[in-house]
Amino acid sequence: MRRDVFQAIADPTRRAIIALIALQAMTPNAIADNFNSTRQAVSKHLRILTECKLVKQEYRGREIYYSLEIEKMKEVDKWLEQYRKIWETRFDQLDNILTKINKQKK
Amino acid sequence: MRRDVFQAIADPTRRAIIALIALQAMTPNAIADNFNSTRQAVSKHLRILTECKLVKQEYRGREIYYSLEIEKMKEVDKWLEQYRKIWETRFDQLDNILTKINKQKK
DNA sequence: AATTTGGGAAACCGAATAGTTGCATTTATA
DNA sequence: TATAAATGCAACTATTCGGTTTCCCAAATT
Repeated sequence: MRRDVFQAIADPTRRAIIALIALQAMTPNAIADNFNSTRQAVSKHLRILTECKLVKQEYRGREIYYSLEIEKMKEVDKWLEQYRKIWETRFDQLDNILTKINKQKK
Repeated sequence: MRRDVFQAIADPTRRAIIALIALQAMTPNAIADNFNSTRQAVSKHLRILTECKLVKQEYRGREIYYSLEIEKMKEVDKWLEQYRKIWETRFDQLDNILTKINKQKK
């Protein structure tokens, strides 16, 4: 089964879960309270997030606290890096053109 | 049908297509040459990428040149922004701790 | 000890996904 | 003008996905 960060963040519910637990660790029940779907559905999402290492668990008694594994998010950032280079270059080019136009006006 | 950037980049083939056409515009046939699947399969991916505005088309005779709509990629960057803040903060905190330790040594 | 609570796992279901083959359409070429 | 090439679209298929319901187990509470 393919299980990478990109597939994990494709689902809007999972992105919402990520946003929730980014601030503080939460139990599945607490997370599920924020959604209309069942706890089991949330549990499934958590499993997917755990499998691709986007989330880590901390056992405390019978409760499990889930929190974001921020390091894994950098993978998306790393992938984006190559495209960021492109749009920055293009912005620079546009900037150069605008500078030239301004100089001509003066 | 849900059709956003996150769903678009979830598929590895689509990410490969994006990487290909980021450098220069390409026709479906030329793109398909780089994959094992059929031209039609690639065409479907291109349709999805077009629908979510990640890709733009340029008609030239009977050929269609596809190229990356780099602006749309910024949406992912924007989403990532909030998490970048988190990992930069954590890095700063770690940095502060290391600085303190170094000062204590001296 | 009996009951409640927190959470995972399995079985099932409908919809979406990614691929295929086949066909239609438009443009270029012989 | 007949044919080849470039492409999109539709129908079909197997698999995955996201959700539900049901059930089980371990930890807490009474």
